[in-house]
Amino acid sequence: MTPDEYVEAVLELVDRIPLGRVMSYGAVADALAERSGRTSARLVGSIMARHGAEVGWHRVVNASGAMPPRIAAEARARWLAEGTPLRQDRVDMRAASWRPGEGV
DNA sequence: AGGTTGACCGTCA
DNA sequence: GTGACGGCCAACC
Repeated sequence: MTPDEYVEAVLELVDRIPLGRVMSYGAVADALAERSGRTSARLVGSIMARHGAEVGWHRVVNASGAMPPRIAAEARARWLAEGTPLRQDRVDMRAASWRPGEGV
């Protein structure tokens, strides 16, 4: 799987995350591990930084349910807009975590 | 070619 | 709850 194909796979998966649900960067990496042969949450983060605007980037959060300060305010607004379960200013991962295969 | 830098993560203290 | 460390892999000097 070439780097470009990996980017496509990531965007495709992120695009399938239901409204009000989220996946962590690591969960996205894990979900594609078998098909891609790599497991790098950091790589998924880089891809989202570059191509996130093309998909629902606010539905991919870090393992703590938060987002980096630069985009935290915008992300929070979007979470509120679609009813994502929150806890303080972070996503409630226990309630909002989605895994591919659920709800298909 | 080699070093640094990320929208990261699990472990350990 | 916090902070340090090592692993991760592509992009960019």
